[in-house]
Amino acid sequence: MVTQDSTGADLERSLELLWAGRSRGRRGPRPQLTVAQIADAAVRIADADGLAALSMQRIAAELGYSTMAIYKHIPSKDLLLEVAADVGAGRPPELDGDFRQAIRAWAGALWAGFQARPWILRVPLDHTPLGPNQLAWLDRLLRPLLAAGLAGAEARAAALHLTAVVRGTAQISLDMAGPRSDGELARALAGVLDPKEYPALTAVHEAEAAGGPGYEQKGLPAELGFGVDRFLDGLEAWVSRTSPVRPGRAP
Amino acid sequence: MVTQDSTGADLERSLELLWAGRSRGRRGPRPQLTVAQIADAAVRIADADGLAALSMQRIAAELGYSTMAIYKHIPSKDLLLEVAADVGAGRPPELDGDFRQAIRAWAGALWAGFQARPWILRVPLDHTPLGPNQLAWLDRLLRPLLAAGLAGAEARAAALHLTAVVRGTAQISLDMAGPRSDGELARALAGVLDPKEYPALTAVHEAEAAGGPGYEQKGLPAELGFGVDRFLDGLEAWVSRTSPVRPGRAP
DNA sequence: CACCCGAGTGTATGTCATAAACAGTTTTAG
DNA sequence: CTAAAACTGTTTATGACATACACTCGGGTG
Repeated sequence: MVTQDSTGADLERSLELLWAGRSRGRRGPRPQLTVAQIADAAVRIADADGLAALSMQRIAAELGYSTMAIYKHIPSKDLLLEVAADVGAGRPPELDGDFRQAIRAWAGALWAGFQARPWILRVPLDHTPLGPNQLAWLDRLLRPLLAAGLAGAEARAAALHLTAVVRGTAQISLDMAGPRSDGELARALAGVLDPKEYPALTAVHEAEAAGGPGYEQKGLPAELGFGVDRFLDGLEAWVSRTSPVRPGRAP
Repeated sequence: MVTQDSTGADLERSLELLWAGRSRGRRGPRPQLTVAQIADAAVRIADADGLAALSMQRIAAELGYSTMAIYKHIPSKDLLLEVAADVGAGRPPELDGDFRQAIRAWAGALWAGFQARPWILRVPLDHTPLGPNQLAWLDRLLRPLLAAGLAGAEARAAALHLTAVVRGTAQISLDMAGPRSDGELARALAGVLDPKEYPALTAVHEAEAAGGPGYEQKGLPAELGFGVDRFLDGLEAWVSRTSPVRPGRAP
């Protein structure tokens, strides 16, 4: 398995697989296995037992084929993970409401997706996502951004920003909701944290322990909500600063 | 190797290792190997040949010990990766200048760090970082946020947001700078993208191809800069909205 | 001085991704 | 209509890897 530092010249192979319009009219026996079956099995296994349990042998067993049969359909495990991640992402939600509502709904849905399938966060990313589902998520996010009046490059940057925030926050926070409570972590850290060296951290921890205000709100988890809202504030201000004539929704 | 879905009960073990104040006065022979040596070797290997090349055997060989000697100092590869990631992160930069400058400098430094050691992005995160270096980065970021007048929970959320953005953006964009130009990707995608299904994406791609304005600026890469600036706009607006009396820097 | 804890070693096990050689099947070129 | 070519699935094999286990020996502690 490579899983790391791929040269990335296999872009075309990735695309081919992800957009599986199998060219019909091959020669040999008609395949019984399909990429879709394999991907579904992979998702099922990862859902059930986590990414660590996702081996080629396990997939083959799940489907009742020999291990190597998988390789007749997918050239490497890296590619398989890419496909599984795309399938696992599912279709993006329909967004409605105004700019803010739409984007907050998008972020909330993505967050929920990561919560439902945390293994997707472990799939190593070695290029920008290319699968139909992941691109659909991106497209859905770009719509309100463009409609709000952002230029192409700005919308692209904003979309990257939002994707990165949700993904990164999920990566850091997801299992925090696990066994240990947030407080336990704080207590464990308190033992080693030198206030002279980490003054700001100590201050924040103390405030937290004292039960600070806390930023709660509808729809988005607290860790995400504040940041996303500030970002949206900034975006709106930018739009009204650079194009005072608010363009309407596309016809 | 687990590398995935850890139960996370080993929090204390992580802390012990990361903050390596070895308890003196043991019995047997004094250890020759130390955790620091092991971590340094790991970083050296990852720097040279990537995370995929980082095996216990390789580390042992690098240090001239048997493979199993490593396990006398570190209980598992997962923990080793955690330690290596912390060591690899290095010390955060000193920040000066005003709020904006400081935070942009922080983001730029972190970005540069990921560029210098892309393997850190591949180390699976299974809890919030706990090592002295990673916490130092966090502390350095919290300082200007607190100084600007954010409350504890807000500062924490903003810091998480910024960390996530830089990390996530790096993850998606880093190798984009690799072999294929951005344009090649666009061309490859154009072949499969149905404008009916991905209207916004298509529009953005076209604008990009036409050579839109592009958001360039000093210090931060284009992918990051726009988003970070909008976020900072939003933060500043929030601060002046919620506490009109701008608090000065701590004495 | 005897004891034992703990460092470092060698060997062993089970899992994994994947290469290579092979067998049966269907399509197509002659 | 036939034979080769192309393709699917299987079997077997290889080399890496993380890590358990049983050991040897050194040096503080009783």
